[in-house]
Amino acid sequence: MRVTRAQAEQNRRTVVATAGRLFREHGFNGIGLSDLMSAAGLTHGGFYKQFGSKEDLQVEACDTALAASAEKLSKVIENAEGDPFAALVGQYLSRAHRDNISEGCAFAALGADAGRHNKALLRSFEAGIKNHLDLLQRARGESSSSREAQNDAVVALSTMVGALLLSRAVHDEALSRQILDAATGSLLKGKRARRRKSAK
Amino acid sequence: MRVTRAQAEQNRRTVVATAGRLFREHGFNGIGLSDLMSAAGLTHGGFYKQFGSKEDLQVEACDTALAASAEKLSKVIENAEGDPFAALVGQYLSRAHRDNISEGCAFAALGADAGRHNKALLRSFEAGIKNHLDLLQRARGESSSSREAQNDAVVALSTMVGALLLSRAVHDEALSRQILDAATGSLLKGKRARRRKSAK
DNA sequence: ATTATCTATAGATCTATAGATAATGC
DNA sequence: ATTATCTATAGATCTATAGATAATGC
Repeated sequence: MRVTRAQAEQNRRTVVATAGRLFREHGFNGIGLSDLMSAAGLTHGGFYKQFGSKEDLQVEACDTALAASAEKLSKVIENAEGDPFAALVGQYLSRAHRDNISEGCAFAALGADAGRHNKALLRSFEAGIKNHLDLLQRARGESSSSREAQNDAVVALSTMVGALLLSRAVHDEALSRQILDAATGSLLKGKRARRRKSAK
Repeated sequence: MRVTRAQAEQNRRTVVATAGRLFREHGFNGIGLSDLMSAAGLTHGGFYKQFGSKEDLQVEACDTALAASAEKLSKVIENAEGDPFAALVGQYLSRAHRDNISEGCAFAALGADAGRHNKALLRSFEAGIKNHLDLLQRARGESSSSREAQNDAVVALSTMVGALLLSRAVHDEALSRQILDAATGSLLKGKRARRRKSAK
């Protein structure tokens, strides 16, 4: 029954990753520890040897999920052939992302729950938000983090999260796509306008 | 124990209104029928004489909450002294709204759960979204519902919902306000720009 | 007689814990 | 000897139902 320490650490990471997916898919209260541990290939009895409580796992799962999102977007920026910001927005507001809630943005999937649980969860989301705002500013090539640049990043993140959430909250596929596309258009148009402005 | 039919109907409405508040505050799975009925001043035994299931109540509570939100925003538009759109955005992205999740926008509070339950809930949210999009176009004084005007409304709603959600997902009050204010500024600036454009 | 609400409870599920087991790691 | 995981279970809570009760409405 006992496994090597390396395997135990791997199992722990699997539980955190599985929790990240299942929490995003079903909500924190929509999945029980028993089902969650089963999905990770373990039984629920061993849970409390690795985690203090379900809430602790929620925090750790969000930390990991948000770090993974930032990492993914970072790579999109690095590998972008043209405009990195356009590449980032295009990936975030894609149908693939909309249809993959379990591995998608935790703000859109669990953001409303951030304030409903403990303060540690709020801290995790806050750190994730700050990290994503930095990422957006980098994507826009703004090294100087002026107040205006910060505000632009805040607006971009708000529009992205809101559009993704709304695109998932409708049954009408045409409307869902309109939401994704209109938000994309607005974000890219806004950028072009600012570019022209600063080019003067 | 039995009450008049009028009282029974009133009790039913109280349950739906209480559910709307408690679902927004705790999430659909964060509050049980027993506590919910208690909060409405009843016992949980009578629940199934009035509702088919908890999911049915979720749908009815969202229908009612979204209709109430639209009604409230409609009045903000009507009573606006200056720009109706600015008044609407100002109310939506206010600290009062941020701090009053239980009576606030259901998209920001429960939108992520719309796709997690039954299709009736998705239909309720979709109808609410379409209704709110019409409202935003009216606030902007756009009687012709061109594709561009629709897209503008979609972007405005996305930014508003995303900013409200994110403003609630941070502990840092300064950042929370920056999110609300930056989104407000962007939405009002966008409108002024379009006005100048169409005035040409 | 009907019915809105109540008390009580069934059966499932949830978080958390206790103690057994079997393989690791000293 | 230690410990990662397992089986089993406690106690709370959840949705849903059954049957009693008491007031309405015919």
